[in-house]
Amino acid sequence: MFKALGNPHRLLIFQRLSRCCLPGTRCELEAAIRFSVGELGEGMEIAPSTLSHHLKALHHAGLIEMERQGKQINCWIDPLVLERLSGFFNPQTELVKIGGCDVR
Amino acid sequence: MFKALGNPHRLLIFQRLSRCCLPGTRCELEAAIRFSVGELGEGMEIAPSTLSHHLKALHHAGLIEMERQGKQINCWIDPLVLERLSGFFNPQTELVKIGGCDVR
DNA sequence: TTTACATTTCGAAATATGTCGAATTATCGA
DNA sequence: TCGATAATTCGACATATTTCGAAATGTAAA
Repeated sequence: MFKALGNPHRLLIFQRLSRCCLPGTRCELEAAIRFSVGELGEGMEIAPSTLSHHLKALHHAGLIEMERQGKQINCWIDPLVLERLSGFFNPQTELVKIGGCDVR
Repeated sequence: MFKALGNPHRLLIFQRLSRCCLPGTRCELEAAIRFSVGELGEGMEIAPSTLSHHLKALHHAGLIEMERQGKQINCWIDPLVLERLSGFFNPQTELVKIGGCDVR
């Protein structure tokens, strides 16, 4: 996972998708924001084939989900992935979510 | 930072050093465990020069601290680095430490 | 001061990664 | 069915990374 996040383009894509639990929103899968492949590439000066390659890498690393919706393919992050990653650096920490999300 | 953690050898080194806040311990810099370069390499089948190279990469990425202590060089992780990394994946989460550590 | 130990620096070689363009696949609408 | 749009696969190339051994550096002990 860290290897996949270690590339600047892939990290940017991941960050765009990781705003899945905004304040006042429940941190649940249905609330996860989605972007099509094309939308994710906007503003990044990168060939479509390169973008596709990076998305594949993120998906294979288990960082993002992908699903075809008509002509486009939508991408999102499962909030559990964010929790796992966060927890990796904080094994002795208990999470208390704010902003209307679950408290565990 | 993620690029540095993306290599299996470097991730292992980082994990060995990241047990800095065991249950019942305060999460403070003085409590951070330290290993010499040689100790960190134990069990890893890697040449000393390669180990040194990886340590340098981790240090340059801001992930570990290094300081000479006599013949050896000691390495440790500043707990703030762990908090920053954890927070990266959880911008909407408030941390509550357990096990005798500060509560913020 | 000489020696031993711990670690780093410096090439060099093999392998992996990032990138593109061209060709291909998938879906939708005319 | 045909054309347009969205995205992927493939092959090629330039660049970066990982790794090692040999030589150098820094420190302490004999």
